[in-house]
Amino acid sequence: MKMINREIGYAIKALCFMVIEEKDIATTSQMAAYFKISRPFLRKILQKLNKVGLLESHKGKNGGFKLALPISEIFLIDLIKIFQGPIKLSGCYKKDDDCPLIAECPIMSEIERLEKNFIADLAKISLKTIVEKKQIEEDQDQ
Amino acid sequence: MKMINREIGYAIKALCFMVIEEKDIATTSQMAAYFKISRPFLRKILQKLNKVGLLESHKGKNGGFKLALPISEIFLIDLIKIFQGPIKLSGCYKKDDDCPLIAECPIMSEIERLEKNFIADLAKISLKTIVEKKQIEEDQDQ
DNA sequence: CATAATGATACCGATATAGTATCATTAATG
DNA sequence: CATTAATGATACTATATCGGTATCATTATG
Repeated sequence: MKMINREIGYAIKALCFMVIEEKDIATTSQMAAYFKISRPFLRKILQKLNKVGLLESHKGKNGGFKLALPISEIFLIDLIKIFQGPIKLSGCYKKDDDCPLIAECPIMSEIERLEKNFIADLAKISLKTIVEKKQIEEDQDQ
Repeated sequence: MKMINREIGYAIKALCFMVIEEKDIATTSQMAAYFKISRPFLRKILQKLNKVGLLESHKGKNGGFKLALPISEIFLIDLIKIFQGPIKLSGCYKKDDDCPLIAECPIMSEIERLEKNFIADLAKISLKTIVEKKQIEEDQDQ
């Protein structure tokens, strides 16, 4: 069971790149080369982030992508939703119905409780959290 | 993102059946009919539960399955591990390496912290919890 | 007008999910 | 002791998702 798949992983890397490199605009080629990952695949990911409004895109020569929001407003949970759809830990067998054993399914209500806590925790992590944590670690290294 | 897939869902149903019906031994046919689910598929699931020691099986006429452990010792997290493998919310890009941006990946350390809490919560839910919760709900209905 | 970027889409191979199908084995029982 | 009814083991299949690749269109710079 994975929650952070490759798309999300690459999306995070690209976003971090844009913050830390402090470039006005970054291209797919630059980032794909930097991280040594598939360029067309990254491109598709960035296009998706553009569509949902997390990035701005600029076509033509010298074009590329840049952040459309302050880093404190980009949350990990958003990326998960974008690439994995809504978080549903349970497949749910309530609506499957025809389940005579468990009318008001007790398993699912337990799972859903966990799920809520988990999502609440997840919703606290922004790109800012991530990048700043990195800064702190770098400072400690020196 | 789903954590409870159909195999796990069916496994839970079957286990609950065995507890609540208080039969000495239950057959695949009975349970598949009761829940209106695929018999051969359920069979495969029960065979797996038998192999890992959660069920005892008895071959031949009047054979079937029964619980091999007290219900307080069967945990939801075990079922998840059996059918989904180890829980890994992160795909992890640490060992992917070649990631120049994030050497001691701060995203993953955040995710891993969440992951630990989540698993700890999950580990508390046993078949007993589930079944007893059901009893309580039934009592309230009356 | 050439070049270098994104936009949109269609395709593709590998893996996972949710089964189905068969044959072998085993135990009860009439 | 043969029939029946159960599991054991294993192979096959259809569909969806994941991680890409490939193309062509569009757009902006110089």
